[in-house]
Amino acid sequence: MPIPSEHQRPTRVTAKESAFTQLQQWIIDGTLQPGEKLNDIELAEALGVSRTPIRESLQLLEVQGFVKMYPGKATQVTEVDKESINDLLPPLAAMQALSTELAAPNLDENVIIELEETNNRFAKAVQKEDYFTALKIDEDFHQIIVDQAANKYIHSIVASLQTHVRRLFFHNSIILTEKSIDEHKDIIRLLTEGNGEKAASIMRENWLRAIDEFHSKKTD
Amino acid sequence: MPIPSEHQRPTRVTAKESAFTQLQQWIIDGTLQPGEKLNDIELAEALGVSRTPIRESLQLLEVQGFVKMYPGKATQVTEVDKESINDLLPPLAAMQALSTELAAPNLDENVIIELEETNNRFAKAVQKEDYFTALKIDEDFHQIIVDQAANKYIHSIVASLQTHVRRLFFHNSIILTEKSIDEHKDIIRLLTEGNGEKAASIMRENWLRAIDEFHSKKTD
DNA sequence: AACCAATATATTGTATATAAAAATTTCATC
DNA sequence: GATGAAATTTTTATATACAATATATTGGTT
Repeated sequence: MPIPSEHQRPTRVTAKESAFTQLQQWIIDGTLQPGEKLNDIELAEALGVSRTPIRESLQLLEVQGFVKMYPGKATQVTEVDKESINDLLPPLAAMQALSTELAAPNLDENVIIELEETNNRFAKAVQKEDYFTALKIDEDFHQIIVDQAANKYIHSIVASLQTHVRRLFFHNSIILTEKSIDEHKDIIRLLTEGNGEKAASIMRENWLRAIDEFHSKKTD
Repeated sequence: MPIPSEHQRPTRVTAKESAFTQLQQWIIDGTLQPGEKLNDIELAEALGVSRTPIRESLQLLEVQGFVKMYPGKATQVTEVDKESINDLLPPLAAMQALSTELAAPNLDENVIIELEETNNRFAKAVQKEDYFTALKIDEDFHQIIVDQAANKYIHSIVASLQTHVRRLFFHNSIILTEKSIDEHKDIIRLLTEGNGEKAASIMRENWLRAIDEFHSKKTD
């Protein structure tokens, strides 16, 4: 009998986990507004759980920088400072560039194909001006490269920074331009040629350019 | 009346905070061994608090990668893989290099003096072969630069990676060589001259070199 | 003796109760 | 009416009680 390979742990989803995911989503998409005061009991009732998993989630969200807890006083959603993009993107660009360098030696044919397919889907979304979908696909594209770098520290840093980028997107409409499509193509080509250094350089530019575009589009 | 400028919140130290700090320290210094199974109740008794702050601390430690929780099963201290230095230092080097670049334009006289003094203390510790103190002072040196970069995302990323470096130090005796002293001097000089790019480059090398030194010294 | 099932035990996750602190309101005094 | 102190309310932090799940143990059957 071929044992069905579902031995990826069927770990039950805990109340804490689902509460965390939901609260994070609410903060990212603005359901929970910046500055809003968070009340344990209200949230617990809203999610149908007790205060314990709520409080545990809030503590994790504090580490991520989505809420700030003033012990004994209050817990509130952090502000969304548009200018934080200036602080957010340089480290993210550095991590993505490093990922590209590390990924370069390990890339096999299938990954290249996956990158190309993802970039095609990205191009379609941008052309349709479906920027929300485009952002998600763009994340996928970069995630493939980060995964290839096979470095758990980078992985977790990028994941954390990405959630903040996503929040800024929801609040201020980050725009992904057609230029990204070509840059992605360049990166794929350079990776295929084994030129990790140059690919990393384009990758960095790809991210840092978003800072300027974000500022030039003050049209909320 | 000049109000005494102690309006930095006198926030009371919560049980959770002290438990977290203590547990982290125990994991870093090896009191809690890699792979060791952690029991809520035991830890609670040992620290004289209830399970709640212990569990909250463990969850934060999981985010940091010091423990792994298997919901419903067990919580254990993560392993210390010597080879993880290969994964740990490249992103840390990248963040430190970026910090150097960002700090360069903002440096005033006092900070330069502080860097020089810190490096002098570092040199003394290395020469005395007091490597534990040297590591701490080395952290101070780099922290000054990270602080000058004034970027909260970088700040928190570096803080997190540094704790893992410290753990590796305790478990495998990372050695800081005399070469670091000179590199620090170079960095200070280049920063004084306003050459942030070159300073960042030396900074990166300073960190990446530690990988080789770590490997060459297999003598536990 | 080996294996399996059923029970017991231990350990975790969640809910609730209690304690401590801060914010707010009330009331008295100037 | 304004100010300040005391008391009340609200909210947070911690402890404990309860429930659910996994592990260990026991005992029976082959």
